[in-house]
Amino acid sequence: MSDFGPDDKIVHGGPVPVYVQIAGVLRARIKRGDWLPMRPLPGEQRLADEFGVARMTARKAVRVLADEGTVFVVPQRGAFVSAPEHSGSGDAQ
Amino acid sequence: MSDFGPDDKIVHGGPVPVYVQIAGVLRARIKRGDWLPMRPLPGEQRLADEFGVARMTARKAVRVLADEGTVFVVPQRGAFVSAPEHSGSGDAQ
DNA sequence: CACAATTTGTTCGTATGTATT
DNA sequence: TAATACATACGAACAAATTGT
Repeated sequence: MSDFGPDDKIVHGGPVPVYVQIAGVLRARIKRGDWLPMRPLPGEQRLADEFGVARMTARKAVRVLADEGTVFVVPQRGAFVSAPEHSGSGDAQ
Repeated sequence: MSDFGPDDKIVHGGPVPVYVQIAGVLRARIKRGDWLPMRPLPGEQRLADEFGVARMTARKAVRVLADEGTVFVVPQRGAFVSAPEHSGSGDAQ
């Protein structure tokens, strides 16, 4: 259970690489608040199982999020949701 | 850094295949003693990153060295520099 | 201290599809 | 047609560190 939404289907062989699609799903989940900041995402193997892909493909998806700063990876610990941005522009209190 | 020397530029689209060029660079490095016998070379992906090529291209370069006996590959471990030849008859060059 | 489970890191092996030469 | 080269994707295996029992 608690797979992922019906709109989170992963399409193989399409124009968008699987690992990019998975990164998108995870990004949306994070924004939705599925994992609070400083909380670890499921491990690479668990993500692989959930999405029905190889571990290295799930790993690549996590790396996309890490490269864009959405998460940070701690070896032997997991991938953690980064602290929220300071709300870019002005101070807005 | 510690890329490769200034004479180790890889030329794409030239008469010499990229994987052959890379094999040549690695061969020279081995003779230079960059990796001692029984020591592993960088992995295929690391070589690919260093030379700016796809992993399969770096892999093909390593295979050239393996086919000529310069290195031997151990699955899931790496490519190792072969023990030096007994220098033919036994005396110095 | 020992042991198992979990998790990231890294490696080679293989296959497919696409594009270029 | 064939060789080259890249990107993607899966598989298998081992290492090292952490965590829990």
